[in-house]
Amino acid sequence: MDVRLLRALVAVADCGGFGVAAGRLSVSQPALTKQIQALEAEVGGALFVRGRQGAEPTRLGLALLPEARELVRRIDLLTRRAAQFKRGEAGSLAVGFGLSGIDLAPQAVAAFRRRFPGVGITLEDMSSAAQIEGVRAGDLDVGFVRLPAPDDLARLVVLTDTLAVASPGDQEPPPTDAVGVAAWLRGRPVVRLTRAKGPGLVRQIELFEGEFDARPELVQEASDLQTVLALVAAGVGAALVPAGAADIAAATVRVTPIECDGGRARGSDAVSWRIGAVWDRARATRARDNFLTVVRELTDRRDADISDGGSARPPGRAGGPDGSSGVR
Amino acid sequence: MDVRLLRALVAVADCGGFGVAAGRLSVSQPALTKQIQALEAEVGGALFVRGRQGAEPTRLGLALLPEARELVRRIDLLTRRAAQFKRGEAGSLAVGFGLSGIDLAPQAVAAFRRRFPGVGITLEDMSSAAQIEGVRAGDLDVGFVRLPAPDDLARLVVLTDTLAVASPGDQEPPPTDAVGVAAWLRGRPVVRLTRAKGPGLVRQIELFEGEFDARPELVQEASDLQTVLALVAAGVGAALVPAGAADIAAATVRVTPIECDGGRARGSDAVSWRIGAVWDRARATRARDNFLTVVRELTDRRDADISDGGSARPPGRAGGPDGSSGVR
DNA sequence: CCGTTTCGATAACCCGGTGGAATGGATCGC
DNA sequence: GCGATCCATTCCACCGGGTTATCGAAACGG
Repeated sequence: MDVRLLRALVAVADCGGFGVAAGRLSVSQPALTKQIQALEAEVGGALFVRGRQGAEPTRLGLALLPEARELVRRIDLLTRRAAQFKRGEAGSLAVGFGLSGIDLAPQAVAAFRRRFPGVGITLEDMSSAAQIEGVRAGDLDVGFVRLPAPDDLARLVVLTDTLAVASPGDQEPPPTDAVGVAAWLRGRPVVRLTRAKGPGLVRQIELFEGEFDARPELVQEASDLQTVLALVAAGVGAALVPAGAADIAAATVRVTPIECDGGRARGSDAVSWRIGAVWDRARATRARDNFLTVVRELTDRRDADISDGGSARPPGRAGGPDGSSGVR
Repeated sequence: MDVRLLRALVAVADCGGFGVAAGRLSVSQPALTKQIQALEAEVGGALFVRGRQGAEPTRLGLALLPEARELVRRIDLLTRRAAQFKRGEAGSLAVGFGLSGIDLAPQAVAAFRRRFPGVGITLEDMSSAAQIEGVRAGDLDVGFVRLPAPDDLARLVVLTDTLAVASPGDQEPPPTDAVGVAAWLRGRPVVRLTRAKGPGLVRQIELFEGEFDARPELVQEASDLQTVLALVAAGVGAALVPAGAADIAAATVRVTPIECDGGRARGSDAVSWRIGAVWDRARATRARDNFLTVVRELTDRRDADISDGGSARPPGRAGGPDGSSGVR
């Protein structure tokens, strides 16, 4: 039982004759004759009565037609779907993000969904290490991780993230330069993410604190960034968070990015770090390529916006010219 | 999009590896590899991750699997159905019958349905001429008609039908010999089928009346045999009907076959005629062959019964040794 | 009544796809 | 480190299917 034969059956039935049907199928008439004959041999009876005016289906042919049509329809559907997969317009995409991609990943996903509504996309919150693991295992198509990433994964630098001070909005704002922030923090109660949840961020904070000799008093740990910010809002203490946290912070929390001066200042590595999208180049997927294109456009557009703002600062999300995203 | 590739997808997914899947599909492993590669080229992405322990589907593969399974299942179903068609175990059969097959056709259909429950069978009541037309046009697979039939149709003599007298059961029974019946009918009120409905039967009746000089008084015509018998029951008059009408007559109607003595008596052509199953040998159908086989067995069995009864009379339905089906 | 036309069927041929055997290459277990 | 066990690659032979050319039959039209 070959689908080609079913197509022949449907075509001849629809066109009412072998000649036109052959044209519709883009084959020669003898070929079509042979196809119908083959099908007739398979069912053991005539499918059409060949008359002067073309051919019309016998009862046997009529009995097979509905199922044949249905099958052909489904095959065509699946073929189209395969083509969509190939063009990246269908399928599924698993994107990981963590504290690093906390504001960009959802934007990218939203933009991607608008452009490719056929692709089911899942967004998973996980640490950079877990994302790299996931990308390697094939569970994730793309991850947004703190760079550097392992060399075996392809990467695209998406933005430069910086540390920021989260402090209650009703208090005096902290300084914006690294040295000032360190001094401001010294002895001050702070809240922090657990190392288990954000190993990269914790390491970054420790790096900053070591480099600038800030020695805050750690009064509370929390297992996610939202909670950290909530604790800050509650006045438990300040916190060092990624600047992107401004997007998810309550209005009563001030998020003040620390100036890093484009990485030229002393210890700027301790203040800012680069975030990249990573993926396994061995697992090529058009849907993923499309997603990466969207991400690229998104970062390019943002960079252009920043340039339009007149500031010469390098790509990064760190707010407007005043360097502070302030209280929202 | 080829079903063969979908089969490969399903097989590899089910077997968890190329080697065993190739065995299940009865192809070599390289062939299967190429099939999967072809499918992967079509969807533009890997369908399986080939590991040390066989292969397991990627998300893309998993996305395609359900539809692939469904399609393969339907194809197999249709293939099996085609095989059933070929064996005559599925399909549809249109059987025509008229006054001639009034008792045999339903029996044959019932027996056939028992043997081949997969075949949808339709039984249509129509005149011999209409049946021959239908068989020629392909609307009917088999017809039960009064012989002779046109030479271009195949035929199988099924039984010999005879004229019978239908008379009210509460009256004196008519004679059973042709001459006696003719005398009995002379001047007697009779009911008859319209010529339009049963042209063959009417011709037969006229032949009988002419041959034996019966000149009954036609008091009423009716458009079907049931009505004729009902009118007889109501005492409107007698009627000449096929002997098979005994099977459909009410208990208050006596149906007395006219003796024909195996066709040796004078004018036996006027009393009895042969009924045959006819079909178009150009339209071969296994279902029809099966039906004809059932019909043949049925007639053989009935003939054997009659022989067992000790009578040497030729094949025919005409009752037992007493030659009368009498009042039921 | 005979050509003409228009169907589908048949015959002969040819190409490309498809499968098979042998081999290679990678990875894991002992 | 060697063998075992997967899958991938290569090469080749075959056949299934398509095409072109032609035929046969049936319905017109002149």
